[in-house]
Amino acid sequence: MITNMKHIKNELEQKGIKPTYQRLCVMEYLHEHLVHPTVEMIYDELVDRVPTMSKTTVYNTLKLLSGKGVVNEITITGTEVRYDINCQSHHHFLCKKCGKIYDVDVTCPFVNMDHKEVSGHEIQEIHGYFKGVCKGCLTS
Amino acid sequence: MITNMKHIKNELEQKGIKPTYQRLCVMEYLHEHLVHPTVEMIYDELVDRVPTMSKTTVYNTLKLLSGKGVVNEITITGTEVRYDINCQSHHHFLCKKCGKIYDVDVTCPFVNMDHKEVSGHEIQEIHGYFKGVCKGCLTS
DNA sequence: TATTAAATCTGTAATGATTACAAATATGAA
DNA sequence: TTCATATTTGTAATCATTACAGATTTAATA
Repeated sequence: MITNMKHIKNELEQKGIKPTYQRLCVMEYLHEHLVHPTVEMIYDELVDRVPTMSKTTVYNTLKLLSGKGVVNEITITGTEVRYDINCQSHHHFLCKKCGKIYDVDVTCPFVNMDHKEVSGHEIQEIHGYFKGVCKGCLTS
Repeated sequence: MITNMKHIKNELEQKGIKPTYQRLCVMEYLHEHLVHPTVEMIYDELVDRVPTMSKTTVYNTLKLLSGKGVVNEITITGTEVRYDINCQSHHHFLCKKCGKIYDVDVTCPFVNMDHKEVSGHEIQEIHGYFKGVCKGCLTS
């Protein structure tokens, strides 16, 4: 595992975020679980390691991190927010059968485009995703 | 207004959906309000015209319609689902300040691409959207 | 080290969107 | 008309998220 606590601590400090233990734990979890987890998933595992962990803290931390651009909120499913620490522009695939979200490596021109506006609106984030049936569900 | 009840009735019948009065009302509302309304917005106006209208019926109808591909669910905000009857492939822009969702006419290559799979996953829907600050909020 | 203010964390209660469910109503065929 | 089925309705439950206030930790300062 490349990402250790030291790295993560630096990562947060560079973004002007005080690296508390709880925040480091959430960050570490996200680095180790790139499957776009829910708050529930994050909390469930962290509370085992850190029994004092509160779900509200997970919510607060994720809101802080996404506000600072350290993590991305994925709102594909419509029922709950998923989180992704991979902040390089990339797209997602949501399987309608199993609910898994995959990273998809499709390069779309406007992801890397220079003009940061469309129809006069200032673009800050670009999102793209597919829905369908994933490889695994197709063959089973 | 081009879309009248007759047209909508045909539209539903062609898709194999029984054109009940409530369903026609929801469809008519969506045709007349292309601002990507919430269930709340739809219900609030319909219940004025049709006092017996139930919010559950609005939910049921929208679920039926989106299942049949007649309307699109927009899950950009993460807090509530918005509905769009414009089923031509197009993208959206969500303003982080005012919350409005705009249609955006950006043609992205993979929207019209032929191959209906990516990494072995079968693609059924393609979604793209931007987040930022809209024209109106920029100037005010 | 002691003091103190500010930031963070925690647990519980509230909110709000959505769904489950069962009774009421409408529809359509026999 | 009768009966089965589909649809609608209202209420209650669920589930993710937020509000909030008290407890704890942190960091600076004397």
